[in-house]
Amino acid sequence: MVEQRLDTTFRALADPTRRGMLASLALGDKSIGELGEPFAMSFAGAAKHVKVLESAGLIERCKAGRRQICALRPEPLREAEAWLKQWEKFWSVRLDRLEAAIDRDKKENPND
Amino acid sequence: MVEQRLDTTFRALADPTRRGMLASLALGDKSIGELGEPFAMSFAGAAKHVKVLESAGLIERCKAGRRQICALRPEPLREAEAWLKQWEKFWSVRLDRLEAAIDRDKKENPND
DNA sequence: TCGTTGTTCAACCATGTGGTTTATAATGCA
DNA sequence: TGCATTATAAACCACATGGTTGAACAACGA
Repeated sequence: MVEQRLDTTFRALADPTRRGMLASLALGDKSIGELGEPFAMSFAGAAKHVKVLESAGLIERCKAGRRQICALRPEPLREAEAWLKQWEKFWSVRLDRLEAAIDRDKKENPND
Repeated sequence: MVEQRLDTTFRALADPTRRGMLASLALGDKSIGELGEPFAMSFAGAAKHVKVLESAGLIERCKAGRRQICALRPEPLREAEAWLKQWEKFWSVRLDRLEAAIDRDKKENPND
């Protein structure tokens, strides 16, 4: 179900290392070693993060010789964004109220 | 930093119980008991989820007599959505291809 | 005042997470 | 062939998470 995909997607995104890896992949496909290199952690540690991203469907891997090339698969991000879009009306209502309050304030105190 | 807020926001959203609680709050403010009631878990369990949502800044609580009324605070959702919007170009490339294919199909079969 | 209700807190448990190290494979190259 | 590179897997550690129970506290109503 989509609900379960949201679980794993949000879970995968809840870590700055993994978000960094996604950003890195946005610039081009990379191997696990290249993905982990900026993060001052062991190769095995980086590989675990890659595995989380992969099982969340956010990346796919294909073998190229002895390397594993990872590529971005943004579809789950899209689902997550669609879910978040649900809430847009809530923050826009607040913004409207805020603007109304500011307008009211201006009318009452025009020289502030 | 915003990065840390993303951590806690995505972490809070990575659980169906908590997403359900947010959806419930979208319909109106609720007490902890009311929030937890649909989820077949102990009150203390529900209160833990509420605490996670609160420390992620997604809800705020105020005392009303002996009850704790929780209200939605959607701002962190907005930040999360803004982060996800970054990636739109990646899936829109794919969508463009899909739309082009559909257009092509319509031209060839105009009476579908 | 007393009981009921809503909540908080601490302790506990099983499991998951983020990280390590180490060993073991698989591949490419001199 | 032998060695360096890249990845995988397993074992381990400290800590967080999701859940429980039970005790205590605060506030409302009879």
